[in-house]
Amino acid sequence: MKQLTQESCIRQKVEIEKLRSLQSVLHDRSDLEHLADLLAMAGNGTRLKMLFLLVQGGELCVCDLADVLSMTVSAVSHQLRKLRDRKVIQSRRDGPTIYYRLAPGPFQDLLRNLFTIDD
Amino acid sequence: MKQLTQESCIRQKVEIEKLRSLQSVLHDRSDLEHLADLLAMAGNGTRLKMLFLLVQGGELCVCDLADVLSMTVSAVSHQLRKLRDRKVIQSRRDGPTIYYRLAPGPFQDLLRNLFTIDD
DNA sequence: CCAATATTTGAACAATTGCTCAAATAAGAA
DNA sequence: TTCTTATTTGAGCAATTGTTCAAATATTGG
Repeated sequence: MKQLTQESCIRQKVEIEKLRSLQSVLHDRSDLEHLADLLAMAGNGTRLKMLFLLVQGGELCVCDLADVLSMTVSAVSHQLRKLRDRKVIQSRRDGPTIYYRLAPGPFQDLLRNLFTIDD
Repeated sequence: MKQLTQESCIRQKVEIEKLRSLQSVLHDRSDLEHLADLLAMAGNGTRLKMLFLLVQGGELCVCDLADVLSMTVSAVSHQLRKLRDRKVIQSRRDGPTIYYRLAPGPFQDLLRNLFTIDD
């Protein structure tokens, strides 16, 4: 693992030890990048609204979302793809229509909390 | 409030009512944009690591973060500014050194949960 | 005052993002 | 099969983002 090489400011020996320790725990959390990627999905107005609508509406098709959000079907579909790729949502086909819903899991729970407990 | 004008697909009357209702609850949640903006702060690898380090380290100065993350002091400072602007973090000056810490509030709680309960 | 340290700032730039538009794909009905 | 509806896809493009670099600011000590 990468050592503390830079010395951006002057420090006491004790503090350097603390930083080494921090660097170690950070290194053990390689999942943080993935977590950030997931959070970024909710960190966009359009997508957060989509997720909110899926929480409220249960199951919605692309054109439902497009109409409620006053957006292009294409724009919505592009965003749905990102959510689908990261398994944040799931889909079900009914004839020509594809219904989207939140995928079960910890991220869904987080979203529900966000929307109910409020910021 | 904006009515459901677009008709991106063919629907039953009942479904249209459901969508109008959804549009109404969405309209009542104008805070979603702000929430998305906050989540976007955590939705970036560098910033999420910074926040993680502040959770673990308590109080850290710019150069601490820069060294642990192996980043430029300037790059770290730019990111800290975004977090500061949104009141996600607070600062305290000690001589020439400025120490940063998480700001108390629901977002801090969310972060702590994220880091402990995991993905 | 001047010099050193810690941090911020603004311009610049490449990389990424979110949307539009047109074309492609998929399914059902005639 | 062809036509219509629902959705996806890829190229293109403007807007935003994250970083670097150099200069500015702030604080302390001599």
